[in-house]
Amino acid sequence: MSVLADKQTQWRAKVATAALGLISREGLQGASLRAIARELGCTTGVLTHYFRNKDELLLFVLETIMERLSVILGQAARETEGLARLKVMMLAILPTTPELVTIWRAWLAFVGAALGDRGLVEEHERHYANFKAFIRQELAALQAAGEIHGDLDLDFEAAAWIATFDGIGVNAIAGPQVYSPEQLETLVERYLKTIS
Amino acid sequence: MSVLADKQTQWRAKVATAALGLISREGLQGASLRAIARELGCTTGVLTHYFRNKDELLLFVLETIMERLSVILGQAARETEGLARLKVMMLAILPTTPELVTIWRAWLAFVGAALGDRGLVEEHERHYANFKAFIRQELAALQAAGEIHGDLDLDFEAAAWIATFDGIGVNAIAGPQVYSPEQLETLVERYLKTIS
DNA sequence: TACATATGATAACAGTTGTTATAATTTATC
DNA sequence: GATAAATTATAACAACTGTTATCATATGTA
Repeated sequence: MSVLADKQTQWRAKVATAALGLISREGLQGASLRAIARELGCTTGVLTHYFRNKDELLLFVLETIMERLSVILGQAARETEGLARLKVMMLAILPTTPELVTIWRAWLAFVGAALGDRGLVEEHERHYANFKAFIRQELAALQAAGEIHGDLDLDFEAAAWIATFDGIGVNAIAGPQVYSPEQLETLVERYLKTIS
Repeated sequence: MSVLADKQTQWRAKVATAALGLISREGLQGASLRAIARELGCTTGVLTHYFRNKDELLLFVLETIMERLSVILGQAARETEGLARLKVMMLAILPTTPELVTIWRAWLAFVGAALGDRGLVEEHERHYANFKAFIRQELAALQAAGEIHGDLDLDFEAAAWIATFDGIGVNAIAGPQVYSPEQLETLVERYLKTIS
């Protein structure tokens, strides 16, 4: 028994990081087991030893991504209160830093590949449901405090928040469009005005 | 010489349709040449005869998709005038019909795969530039007519239109979220209010 | 030290891929 | 109807994939 985290846990995290970088740069197409091992500086023996198969490895990468986003989102939520919190949260996880760009690019690869992969679809829907529930909870608090309209359909509004968020994020990543920090803030603030 | 369109043109269109359906259902992963040929009821000989290689075939599918969207967009634009035209155009190409759902799903697969494919990236950027220029032109006309604010940065606004549009579309496709026609209209109208 | 287990590397396997060449068949042209 | 050309089918090729088994080495334990 080790004192700190398992060697297994550490290795799995290192593998996920290497795979994440590779997927972000070259897409899921380029993320073969041999390529991931090369990126990691090891052989495929490591990958097969710490993961059942490739599907489990990829799902673990997706899990890692979403967990990281969740942490960043939680930190941002702790910084502010009220209506401003919705704004800060959205700005916090838009692709404005190298790490977030990497995560968004990989996420886009997963979403695109999910079309033909039932496992990815289920995982995607699970994360979406969590995300939506979190936003919905925020909206409910704001509604109780009278900071947003009282007659809003919160299920719809939570979905609309994510749609707005996805639109900005995907375009900032996939399109040649570059948004300045001020422009991103403008887009988020416009959204907030529509519900307050 | 044939009187109507070349046999080659017709075949290429048929191939693109079959590939589009397959990609929409099973993703780009499932769209091997042999699978496309099976979907088409032919052998791979047809594919290799009318296309240089698979890359050219896929780019042609993407081209077909974007051209179809362009046609639908143009029809919608002809129906109305002024500010309402922006709304009608967006609603016209959101994934509200089976054909548009198919197109959106395939488009999402292409965007996700573009990460590791320089050819797809270039094609994607080209279509994005065309799309943005079209929207920008619409916005300029509205601005000249005084229907939207005069101090808007039209480059930014055209990108924002696409971002809003992509966000709604991607969520309507990739997420488990289902939007009613009324909800879609609400989202689009909210956007319009932010610039008028 | 001796043994056992965990770890990591290597190699072979069957399956699939895009490409290419060749064969069979149809279609057009004289 | 004979000949040439275009079209469609078939097959073989090398490259790559994930999986699995086997090997060597390191690590820990008694």
